[in-house]
Amino acid sequence: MPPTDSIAELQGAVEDAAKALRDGEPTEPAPTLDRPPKPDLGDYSSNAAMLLAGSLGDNPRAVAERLRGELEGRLGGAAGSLDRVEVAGPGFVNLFLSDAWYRRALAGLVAAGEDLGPAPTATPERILVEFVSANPTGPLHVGGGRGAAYGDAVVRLLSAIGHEVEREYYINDAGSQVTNFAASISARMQGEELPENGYQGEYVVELGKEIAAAGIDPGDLEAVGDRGIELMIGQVRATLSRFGVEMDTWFSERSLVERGDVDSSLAKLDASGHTYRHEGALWLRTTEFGDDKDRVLIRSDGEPTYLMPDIAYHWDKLERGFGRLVDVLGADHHGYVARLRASIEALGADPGSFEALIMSLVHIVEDGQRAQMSKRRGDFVSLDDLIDDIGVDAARWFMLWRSHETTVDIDLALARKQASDNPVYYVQYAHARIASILRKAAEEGSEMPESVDAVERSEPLAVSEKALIKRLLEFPHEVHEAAARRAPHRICAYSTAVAADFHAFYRDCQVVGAEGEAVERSRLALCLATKRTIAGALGLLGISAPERM
RNA sequence: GCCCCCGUAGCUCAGCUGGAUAGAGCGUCGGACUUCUAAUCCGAGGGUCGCAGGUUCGAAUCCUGCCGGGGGCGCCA
Repeated sequence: MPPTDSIAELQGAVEDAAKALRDGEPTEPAPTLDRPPKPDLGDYSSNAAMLLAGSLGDNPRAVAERLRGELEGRLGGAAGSLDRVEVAGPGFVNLFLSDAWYRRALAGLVAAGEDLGPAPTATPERILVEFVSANPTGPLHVGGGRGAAYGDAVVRLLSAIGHEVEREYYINDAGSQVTNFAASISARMQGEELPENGYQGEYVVELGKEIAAAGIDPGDLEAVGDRGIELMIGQVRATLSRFGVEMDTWFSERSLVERGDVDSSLAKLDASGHTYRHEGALWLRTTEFGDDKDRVLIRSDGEPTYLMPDIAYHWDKLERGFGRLVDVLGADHHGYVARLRASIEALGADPGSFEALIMSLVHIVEDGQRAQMSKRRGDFVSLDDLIDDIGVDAARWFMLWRSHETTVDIDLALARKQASDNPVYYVQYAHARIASILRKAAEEGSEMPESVDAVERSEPLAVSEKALIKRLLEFPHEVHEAAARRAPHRICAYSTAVAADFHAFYRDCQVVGAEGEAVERSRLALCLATKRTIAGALGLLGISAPERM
């Protein structure tokens, strides 16, 4: 029995009960099945009566009373799921479930094995998530790291609900910043002054040494630039790999230009009639598609703007068969979204297939001061430094535990000093604690309950056992919501809640050596299901679930 | 001026496709280790959900206006 069936049984009963009151017509919107704010208000509660009151022309509490009768018939009696139904507040229908229901739910959880996530979506899509895509002119900094952690988690979430998802990094290896980068390296190699707006970081000096050692002439700017980009991409790749992020594709902007894709996209736009010449430049009439002003595609000096290859790039993504394009962009690029979407529409594609997720800033705080993060000035905190400092798990957690649209501060001193109070350790500790219990059980000769019989245990369940079972049952829904809303931070919150419920259960309930063999077996089963859920949740975040701490 | 994000406990933030007495972590204060990991747990204190209207059985949540903070508004990328 899949773990969600216990919830589906209740949801179905509520919907059927509501339908019965409306001569078989379903309620729109569907009634909720929520966790009430306080435990003494029952295990689950529904707003069905409030939704129905209007169309039935009756007051919500009276409707709730009728629903109560329907629900008792469906879930009570022989079904044995129900202790009682209460009507409370403005007309909430509160379900108080029997121990039998909880035992069945637990049996379902354990029987599901590792597969505790949501059922695959009925409408799977091929999705390309482009993220990080930092200019290859310097090491990855913490802002890029947040994009990496977020984009990677979004991919994991979308995959978890059954989409076919790929990770891609767009390498800006064409255009003026590459020229500037080459000039900066070259200047360092020759001990000259950096060009105006040159890249000032110490890493540029290091790159220069490496490039010189490879026998490249500092005067050959093209060769210097090529090698510099290559070395930087190698570094970025290594950093991401260390961070647990593996891209499926590294897509070169230059390759687009060389293949002629930029020219063909331009021709396509021209043919569509959405372009025009003005003051020597070629413009795209993006205002026809919701942008606030038209945009230049080709400057009056004949050079394409940044937008042009990007249009070609997104067109290429669509041509590769992706039905949905997700771009994870830095906050400084959000003004760019409207014109890109407009451009995609101008090409005749569905603008709804393009989705931009805007990342807010991440600040590294040290000694109460925010570190600067300008690549040009070179005084930024690199992702590597952060990982060295607080580790991959903590770094990923702190980048993910807040909504991506909220600025995040990571106080290094605090993260170092309070490592033991860190929320990520709190969750990991619960996992390790369970592992320890299971080891202990094995030592005592207890068998791992890969399945439990729902009727085996006659002893009542403790309040904290029920709370934990109920929490585990929420997992599929939480994953689904987090994926749909592109909100991995919900998984952080959920993991914390699972850990808290587990710790409470641990406090109240002896597992190994519990009174009664059936009790011990069911509690071991609950530990197993909890361990799998925590590992699954952390896995969605790219965070490890240790066996020992 | 226009666009985007934010404004919720002392601090950092969840909750925002409407539900009951608004939550968590940190910090403060007070308790709990002869028991499967005390990296834990229990308790206390802490709130005009920026302000004002509106929508309705019901608003932190939706709508309008205003105030405050951040970011973006280039023939740069």
